Amino acid sequence: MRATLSDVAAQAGVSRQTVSNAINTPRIVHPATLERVMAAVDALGYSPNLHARRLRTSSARTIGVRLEPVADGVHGVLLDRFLHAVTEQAARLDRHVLVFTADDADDEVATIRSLAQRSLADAFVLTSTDHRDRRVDALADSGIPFVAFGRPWDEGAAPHAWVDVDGRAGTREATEACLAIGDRVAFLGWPDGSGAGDERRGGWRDAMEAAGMPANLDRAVEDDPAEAQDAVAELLAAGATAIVCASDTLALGAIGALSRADAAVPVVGFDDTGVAAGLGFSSVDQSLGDVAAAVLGLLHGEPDHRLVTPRLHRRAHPRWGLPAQRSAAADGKDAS
Amino acid sequence: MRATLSDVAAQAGVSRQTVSNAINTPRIVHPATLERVMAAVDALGYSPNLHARRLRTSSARTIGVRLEPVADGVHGVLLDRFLHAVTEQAARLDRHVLVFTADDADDEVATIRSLAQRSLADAFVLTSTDHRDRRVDALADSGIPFVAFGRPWDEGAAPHAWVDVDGRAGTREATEACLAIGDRVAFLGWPDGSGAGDERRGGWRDAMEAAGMPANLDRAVEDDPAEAQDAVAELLAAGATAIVCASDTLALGAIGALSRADAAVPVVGFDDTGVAAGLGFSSVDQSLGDVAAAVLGLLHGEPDHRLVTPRLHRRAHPRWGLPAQRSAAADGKDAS
DNA sequence: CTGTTAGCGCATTCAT
DNA sequence: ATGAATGCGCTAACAG
Repeated sequence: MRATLSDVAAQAGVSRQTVSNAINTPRIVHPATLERVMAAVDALGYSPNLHARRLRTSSARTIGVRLEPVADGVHGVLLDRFLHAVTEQAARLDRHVLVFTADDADDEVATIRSLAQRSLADAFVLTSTDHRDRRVDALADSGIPFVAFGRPWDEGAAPHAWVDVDGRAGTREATEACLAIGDRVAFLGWPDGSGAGDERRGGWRDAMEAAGMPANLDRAVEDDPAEAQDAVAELLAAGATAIVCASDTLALGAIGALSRADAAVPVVGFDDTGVAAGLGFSSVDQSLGDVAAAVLGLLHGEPDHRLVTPRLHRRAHPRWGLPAQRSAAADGKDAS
Repeated sequence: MRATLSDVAAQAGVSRQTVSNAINTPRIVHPATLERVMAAVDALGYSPNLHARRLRTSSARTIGVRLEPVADGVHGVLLDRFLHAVTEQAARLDRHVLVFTADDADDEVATIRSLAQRSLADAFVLTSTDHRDRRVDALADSGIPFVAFGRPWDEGAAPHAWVDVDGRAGTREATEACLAIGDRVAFLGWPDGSGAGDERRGGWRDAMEAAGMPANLDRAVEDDPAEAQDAVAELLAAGATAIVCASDTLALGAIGALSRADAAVPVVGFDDTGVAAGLGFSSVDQSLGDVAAAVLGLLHGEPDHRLVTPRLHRRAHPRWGLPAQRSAAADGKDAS
């Protein structure tokens, strides 16, 4: 059977409480005793019974994360990566991750309440937050600790911890890279109104204006490759020298248009999904590892939200993509 | 504060143990008392403290699942969906899902051992099992309950519970559908040696032979759209009237080839990912909900492995894809 | 700095 | 069929 606190105490010739202290508050125990205790811990292969600890402390050191239904592949992959990063980094902080599903926002809130009340998870990550997100207010009211992945898009929202990716900076970098090749950099994005989409268009516009170029090659379509393909055909006809896209899905359509037109202008996507790797076009990487780190930081009390800067993942490709950078700092994560 | 067993007992005018019995073994308690107890439970909004229960019983009613690193998008999406299905169905059985990451197979085994020993999870799901999978033997030796998603591909493996998708049946159905349109159905798959890939090729061959057609339009490439594109160009030149693919990634390349060649033959992918929905080609859906159900069934002791039959998700599309079926039973899950 | 006492909430003996 | 005791393993108070 597994060793308990008492076993360690007996082995080390101290009381159970001292062992507990040695483990949880090592600084208040005498160095010599500490060493003896730790030796006993090693000798017995002791590890604390977490159920007992959780019962005693009513806390689980566990983060709850909702698994969203995988609608379109792109979004799904993104959250999957994020979850992976959160889980990996949580483990380093000796925390676990419990996942759950929910039918809609209300169900999610109800489930979170239930998990929190039973101390199965003591903190939560909200993903895919949107305008007037009901979940934020509900959780803030309940006093349940949470961090949103996604900035508060409207004023009225309760103040809360959040982390987001600076999409504007991402498309700005992409656009600047494209400007090194030709002046007429086009943008293919989504219709106005989606916060993230507007940000990404803004980054393109910023870069164009900073370069003194007119930001007039601009199309907006739904996140669908077929629509993208038609739009890009127009952009090419208008003389675009590069296409910066708001998503890899749109970039996929753009590649299709290039292929049909036998054109060879660079395309840059957004999210750096497997499609970008597979087709070999450059894409803006959301740096989900950084997002996860920021989220965990906030859950540990650092009281500020964060805007994480994405990175352009450059890919050189026979037909599409930006030329590889002269310097090093390329690749390492392309598709196998 | 939350109600405890004692509170309910007091409210119902019985002892704590009777309440415990009423909840865990209702059949051994007198119907009248049972009713009184349940009324008290409702009145107080009682729910058992799981930490206490877990401490007492040394079990967590929790399933551990490893989050694999998302290499290529396609694979990632698949496991993501599977995880979602498992989590959703586990919740219905009053079970939770704990996720974890691992660097490699050995690390995964070590982590599973640790989680199992501490009763943080009492059963595990192994995904992406391959030839001579070390994890299977290690877990079987340890006596840790687990189910593999993926059949044992070699003889030597320890006998164990598993669930897999009948890839052969999937491509067979896809091929049969294509045969309704033209005789020269080609297959684009992976090089021999991957169990799943060989199965999928086998299904195509089965269908061709059953129809009395020669199975000679066959190409094998790595799971990469660019390679696929070239191979499909050859298949088209050889007169293919349809392309059945071993993955959506290959199908993506096939679509590219069609586009360049301005051809209009149907393409069928495998996995029914977002790419298939976005581009509108038909694809074989792995029925991960059924897989999840079978996995949970096995974890509950049903002692047989299962082969889940996938379904062809037909999509009608202006340029590519099979014609929609005459009957109903189409759609409902296309990209938004 | 260390040891003693107490109890988190539950399920499992045993009695009755 | 129900009730009384016991302890799962741990940490929070206090006392020494």
